Amino acid sequence: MNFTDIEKKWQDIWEKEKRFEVNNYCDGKKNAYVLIEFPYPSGKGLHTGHVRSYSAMDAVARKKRLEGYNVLFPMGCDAFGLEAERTAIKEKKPPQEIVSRNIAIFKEQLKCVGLSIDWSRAINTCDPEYYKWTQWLFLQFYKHGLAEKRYANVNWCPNCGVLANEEVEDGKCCQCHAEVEQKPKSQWILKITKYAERLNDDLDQTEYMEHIKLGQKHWIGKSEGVQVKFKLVQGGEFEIYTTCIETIYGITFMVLAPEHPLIKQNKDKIKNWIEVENYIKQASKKSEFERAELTKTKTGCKVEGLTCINPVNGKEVPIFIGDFVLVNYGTGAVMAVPSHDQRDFEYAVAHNIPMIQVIEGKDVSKEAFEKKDYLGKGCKLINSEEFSGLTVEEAKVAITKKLVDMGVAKKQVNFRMQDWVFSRQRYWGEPIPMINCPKCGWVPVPEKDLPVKLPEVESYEPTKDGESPLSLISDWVNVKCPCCGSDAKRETDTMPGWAGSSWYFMRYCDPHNDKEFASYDALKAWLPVGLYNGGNEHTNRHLLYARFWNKFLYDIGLSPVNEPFKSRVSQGIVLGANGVKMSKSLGNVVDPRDVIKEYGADSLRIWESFMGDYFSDVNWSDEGVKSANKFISRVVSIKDLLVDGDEISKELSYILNATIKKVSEDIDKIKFNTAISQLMICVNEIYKNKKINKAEYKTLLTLLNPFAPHITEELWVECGYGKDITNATWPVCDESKLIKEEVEIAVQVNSKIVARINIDPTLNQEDILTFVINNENIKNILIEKQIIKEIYVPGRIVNFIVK
RNA sequence: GCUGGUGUGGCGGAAUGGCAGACGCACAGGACUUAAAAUCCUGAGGUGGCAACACCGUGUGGGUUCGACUCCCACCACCAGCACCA
Repeated sequence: MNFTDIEKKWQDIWEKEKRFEVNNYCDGKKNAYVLIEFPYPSGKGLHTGHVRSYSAMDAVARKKRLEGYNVLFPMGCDAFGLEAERTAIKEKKPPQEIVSRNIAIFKEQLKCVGLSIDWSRAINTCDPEYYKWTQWLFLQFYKHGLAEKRYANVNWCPNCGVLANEEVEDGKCCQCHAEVEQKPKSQWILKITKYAERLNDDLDQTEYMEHIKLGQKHWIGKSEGVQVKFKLVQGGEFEIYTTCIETIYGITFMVLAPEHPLIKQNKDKIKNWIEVENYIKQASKKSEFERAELTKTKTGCKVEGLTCINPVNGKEVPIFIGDFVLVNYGTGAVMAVPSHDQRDFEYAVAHNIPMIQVIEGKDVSKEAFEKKDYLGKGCKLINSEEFSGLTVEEAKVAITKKLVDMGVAKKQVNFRMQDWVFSRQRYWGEPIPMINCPKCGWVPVPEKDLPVKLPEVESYEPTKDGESPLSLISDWVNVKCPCCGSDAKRETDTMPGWAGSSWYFMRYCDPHNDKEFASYDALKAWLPVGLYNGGNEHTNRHLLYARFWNKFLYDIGLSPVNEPFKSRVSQGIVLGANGVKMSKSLGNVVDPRDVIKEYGADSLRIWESFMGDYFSDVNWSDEGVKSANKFISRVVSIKDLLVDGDEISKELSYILNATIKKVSEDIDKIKFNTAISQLMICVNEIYKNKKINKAEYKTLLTLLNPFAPHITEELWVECGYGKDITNATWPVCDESKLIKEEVEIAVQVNSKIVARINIDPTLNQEDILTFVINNENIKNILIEKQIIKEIYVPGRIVNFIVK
């Protein structure tokens, strides 16, 4: 029988027997939840990169099962989103149809890999049975005051309407190339910033990979600083936020965001209002891209007629507006200290503003002496009245105290993260279940009326007026108010692509529940997810959103855990053979089905495990699959060396136990490449030994099963170990078999290798050193030399430092 | 610019501060074969040498250490992400 038949045979058996379907509780077994991000069913289909991470997590799941766990390893589809909508527009077919077509391809691709997925729990975010609960969850946010309508900017193309960020290229519409501007629009937002502190601090309760924690922290952007009130000479006041209060004596100007309310309020006092107004207009036209443009010079405009007083020394300071100050971060106003902030420095040079150095330690005539360079170095203040001479760290405390005592400042924690704009003016998303009544205002759709289903429409294209295509379906839009029965209108915005994926891992726990989004008991059985694997591109936002939803649900008593994921890892990207990302247009996409047809799923899986470090990017190579195929053939051919025996023999006990240890540890650490390498070493040793007994082969097959599930199960049955491999148990390493009677160590003199000799590693250090010194060779080398130090690294090296 | 990451043979890549290059690919030689493929065995970082061996080798330059791919400082190159964050 060839591998195609074998793999098909076992995949059919697994499906028929429902081998990988799990119950939430299984007597005598502990639960384990292994999760991998569900795919977005794009028209591209899956490529070998997906297979690498899926089969990696499959290996983890399979090993856990063999270790006796009740394992949940689910899969689904994240089906709402822009790409399906675009394809729908292009092909003039409903997105539902596009998505089902793509899902069918995905399923076929996934199935032939032989993953141990519980397909009975499969979910699909665009299924009304699923998004009913996404809508229900939105209503919970609303009812707890965490969802509200607020104005937020959208990318606005005069021809095409509202655009997603990715539809804007170089500040222009990617379709019609018109200039894109920012336009405020009333939208639903979720108040994720209410959770900023906990989303930051609770990372300590998780075991995410360090760079992922850092990514989260940077995105949340917690900073501790001081908020200070500045009085206008002309009457009124405003606040600034700073993390560098120690530089307050260095202030030579202030910069307000162009949109700052103070500017309009003082219109009559501003002498150059025309100039100011023009600047504000220009700033509002700037696209996201232009505002983020890095090389551009800092623009701004002096506000003539407005000045303020620096509260520490009573000095009068000029006021500017500049579009690099953002109205929605901090207080929308900053103090500018050109000597100690490079951005302020450049601004000061451009506008001919004086500078005052207040921290000594660097020449500030060419560039600023910034906090990253002066913090923690013991630098002292100058030009700062009574604070001169203090270190920066002392001054931070002292100046803050003075300002707080004066009643003009308070300590303030700020977050870079902003509230989550949750509205999209698009068709292909979950309708936001709200109704706008002229009498009652915004009223949630009663829970009994959920789901609010997407109506069928003729056209999916965004409208020219910036409203969702749903707004054109009048018999869908017009409803009676659930409160008062008056004529009212549905919200026509839909949710963003992130919505469905923010809680899908919970639905897997209880996927068919029609009373709740998931029962508390089911969630308690599985959460937190033990291992969560996903792409680097999702380690910031998706992970944050999912944590946010869970925390909210935890607070209202619907989730049993404060943190939903115990650990999070992200795999490297499998690049095409040419070293660039696989993409259809470059023609370097490898379809797993093609590889499987030629070499088999087991070979593909082994190769993808072996090709390199799981967390690093790797280039695809066809040659490599061949080598994996060869390795599998070698494992099969071992059958010819089989002899009787129920116990591990003396000849193979070292290598088998070493392999058990290495493979077990490496799977736990997701170091699959070295696990496979160890299995190869083991197989090589078996060939050298020229025989293997049944117990030994059984051990080898068990260790290989997570990586090559089909062939190992086939051999398992063929060798009479049982009717299938579910009766296998993961072997345990006998550490006592790893102790060797003799090992070769290197002997060094002054850290240079002079000899290699065999020693008994069980001896203590003293005996080993004596043994080495008394060796004839070593004696000759050391003759007439004075040993001043002896170093022994167990089992590796002896080093004599001599004079 | 900021953030995160990477840099080791011809190639993919291994190495709790302890014999750099495990394992594999490609390559060479041998066995089997009429022959080829497949398979099995053997070899190999570079330079020099018949050889024993010597010297040089983990992006560059310093440092710590008996000992550095590994730790510290400075720099260079490449990849990915980004929201000018006060």
